[in-house]
Amino acid sequence: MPRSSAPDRRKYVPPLVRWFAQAGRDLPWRSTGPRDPYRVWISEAMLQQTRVATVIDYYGRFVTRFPDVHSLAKASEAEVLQLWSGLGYYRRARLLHAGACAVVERHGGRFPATRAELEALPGIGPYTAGAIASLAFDAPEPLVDGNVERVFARLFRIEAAQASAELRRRAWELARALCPEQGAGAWNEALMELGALICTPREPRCELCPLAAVCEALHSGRAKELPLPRQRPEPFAVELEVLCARAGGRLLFCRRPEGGRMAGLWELPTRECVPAGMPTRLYPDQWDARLCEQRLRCREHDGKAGGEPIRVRHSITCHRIRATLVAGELDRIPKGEDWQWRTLAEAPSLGLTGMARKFVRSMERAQREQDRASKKA
DNA sequence: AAGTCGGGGCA
DNA sequence: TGCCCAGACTT
Repeated sequence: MPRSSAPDRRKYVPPLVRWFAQAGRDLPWRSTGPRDPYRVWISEAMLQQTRVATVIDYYGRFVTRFPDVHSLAKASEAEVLQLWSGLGYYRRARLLHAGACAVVERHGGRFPATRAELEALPGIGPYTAGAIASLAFDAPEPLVDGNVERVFARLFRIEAAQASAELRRRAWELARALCPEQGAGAWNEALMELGALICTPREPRCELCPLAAVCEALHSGRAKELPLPRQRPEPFAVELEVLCARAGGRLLFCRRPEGGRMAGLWELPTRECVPAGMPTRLYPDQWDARLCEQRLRCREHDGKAGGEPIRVRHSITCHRIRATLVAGELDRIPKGEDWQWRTLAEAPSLGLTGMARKFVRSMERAQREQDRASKKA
């Protein structure tokens, strides 16, 4: 393995940090003074695999409700999940809550400043530990995320696929070699900002790049080709039926079980339409037993104008889902902590899955259309 | 080392 | 529509 000699920091750090001071975005979790490690942590947890534009509103609501680590530690997991509803990767929210409790218990509510202590906390891995240490404490700790991988793949012409073990390993080596003793936080943030604004996945804006002069991919005409595309498994199709059970203007919701996907979030009762002989994939092929007992009478939900059924398309990691709403009449009302009746307007307070949110929006739209139609008549 | 976990926005 | 994103945890 030919080990390339360590890159010269002075070629990279000053121009990029200067560029960031002038071109960096003004985001809610950025401030000119010393950063609150708690807020750095919240923003970094939300930003895992999630875009800045999506995070901004969630971040504001979250730090308003939980302004410090103590308030978060004292909260119920259900309330944290509710604030997280729609962001996805719900384990992050549980780990965030667990992490807050750990900071209070192990460190008296003050964040540790070393990578080792940070990585020992639930939900904090190598990236987030580097982010908190460098951004909040200005410790000389490197970090590598998807942006940094891409930037380095181009700057140093690494012919490897995004998210591959090869690229990840080399990116961490480079990050350690380039990370300055002073100003590591500014350097790290500038690196990620370059990936977000200039060195973008498609159509990198090399003509605006402060590091164009030292970019090996640009000089060899490979900037657009690197990093190499990652190999992805074929997504498979899933067909679902989702139950619209109404009573007194309310709709039946059920809570997803612990331990699985979207654990603890609320959704409409769902079953998977599975061809005979095929294993079920995302959902059981029957409604919950407590609903089946009631001899459900189902028909296609004709909520939309023209008797059109309400359908929703949804994607979760490697599954392409098509879901159809069916109306069901219940003889009895299920009882228990994981069943709730809500109006459409009240539903979001439960903390819904993404698909349930789509159905709620869809039904609200259908309701408005029907109201307009009946007013006309 | 590979698999798993959501959702939204944009070319 | 396909692709990507301020990752961490489990096996």
